[in-house]
Amino acid sequence: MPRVTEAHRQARRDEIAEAALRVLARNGVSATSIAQIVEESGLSAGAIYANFANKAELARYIASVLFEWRIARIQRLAEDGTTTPVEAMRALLSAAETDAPPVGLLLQFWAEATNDEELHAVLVEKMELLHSAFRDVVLAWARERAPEDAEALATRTARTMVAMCQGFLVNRALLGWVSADDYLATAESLLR
Amino acid sequence: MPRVTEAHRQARRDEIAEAALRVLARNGVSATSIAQIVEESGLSAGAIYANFANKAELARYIASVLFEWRIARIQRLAEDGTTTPVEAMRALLSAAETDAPPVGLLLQFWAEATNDEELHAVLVEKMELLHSAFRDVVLAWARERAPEDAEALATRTARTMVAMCQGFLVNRALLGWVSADDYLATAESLLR
DNA sequence: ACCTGAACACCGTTCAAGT
DNA sequence: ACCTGAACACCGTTCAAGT
Repeated sequence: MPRVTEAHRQARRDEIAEAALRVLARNGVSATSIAQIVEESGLSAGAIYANFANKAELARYIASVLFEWRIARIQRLAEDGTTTPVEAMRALLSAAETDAPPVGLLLQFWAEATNDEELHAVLVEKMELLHSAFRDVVLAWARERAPEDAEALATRTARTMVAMCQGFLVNRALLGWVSADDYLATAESLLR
Repeated sequence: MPRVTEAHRQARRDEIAEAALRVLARNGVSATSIAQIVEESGLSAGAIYANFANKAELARYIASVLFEWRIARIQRLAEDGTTTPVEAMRALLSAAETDAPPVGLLLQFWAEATNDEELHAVLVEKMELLHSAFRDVVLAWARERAPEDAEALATRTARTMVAMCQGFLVNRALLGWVSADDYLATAESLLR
C-alpha cells in the first residue's frame, strides 16, 4: 500500500511544517531552533529528521508554500481576465497588508537564499512563476500600447513589476505602516 | 590619556569589523561564526567580546558602515545640485552594479532587522537618512511640478524612491544580472 | 516501518588566569 | 588595562535501542 504510506508521509511533513511555521512567525528563521519545533509539534528530533533531511530542507518546504500561496492570487487573476500593471501589483500587495504569514518571513527567506544554493533555486523558480502570471495578466494592456511587440513589452514590464513588489514588501517589513495604494500612486506620479 | 585610549579602542573595533566583513562577504551573516572571525582577525574570542558586547552588536556596527557608505553618494549629489527622481535612483543603483560589499549582505541585514529590535532601529535611521537625501535632491524637480506643495510632493516621492531602490537590490541579489537602467526605464514606461 | 532521546561536534559567550 | 583560551550552556544532527 504505497499510496497510503505516501499520504501518511505527506501529512506528517505538513504537520511538522505547520508547527514550524508557527514558531518561525513568532521568532524568525535564524532564531528558531529544532528544539522549539520539537516542542511545538509534540514530536521528537528524530521524527523531524525522518521527514526532512535537515533544517534547511524544512525551511525550503515552508518558503515554497508561502510564496506559492501569494502567487496563486495573481494566477487566478490571469485566468479571470487582464488588467493594468498597477492594478495587478495592487492585487498582490494589498493582500500583504492583512495576510497572516508575516512579510518579514518572506524577506528572511530571500536573504537566506543569497547563501543557500538550493533555497535560491526554489525562490528563483517562484519569482519566475510570479513573472509569468504578471506577464499573462498585462498582455492585453501591452497589446494596446505596442501592438507590434506586445510579448516583449509584457515580459519586460512583468520583470520590473516583480522588483517593484519586492521593494514594497521590504519597505513594509521594516517600516510597518506603508500603504500599497500610496506606494503605487506615488510611483505612478514620480515616473510620469 | 583618554584620547589615545579611545583612538586605540576605535582602531581595534575597526580592525575586528574589517576582518568580520571579509568573512561575512564570503559566507553570509548567519553562517559566519565567531571562530571564523577569530581566525581571520588573528585575535582571540575574548578580545572580540572586549570590544563588542556580542555578535549582534558587531553586525550592527558593520551594517551601519555599509549603509552609510552607500547613502553618502546621494548626500554628495544633494550638495552638488538637484536632479529628477529617476536620475537620483540611478546614481544609487548603478553603484550597486560594481561595488565591493555584496548586495546580498544588505538584504541579510534587512532580514535580520525584522527580528532584532536594535538592528531595526539602526536600519530605519539609515533609511531616514536616505529619504532626506532623496528629498533634497528632488526638491527643485518637485517645485517645477507642484509649486504650491513642493515639500509634500518631494517627501512622498522620496519615500517611494527608497522602496523602489530596495526592490531593485533584492531583485539583483537574487537574479544577479538585472540592470538598473532597464529597471528604471521599464518602470518609467509601465507607469506612464 | 517509524519513533525516541541520549550522545556528538560545534556554536556564542564568559571569566579566571596571565602579561 | 587588555588579552588568552578553557569551560559552559545550547545548537543541529545522528543512530542504537525500542515499539
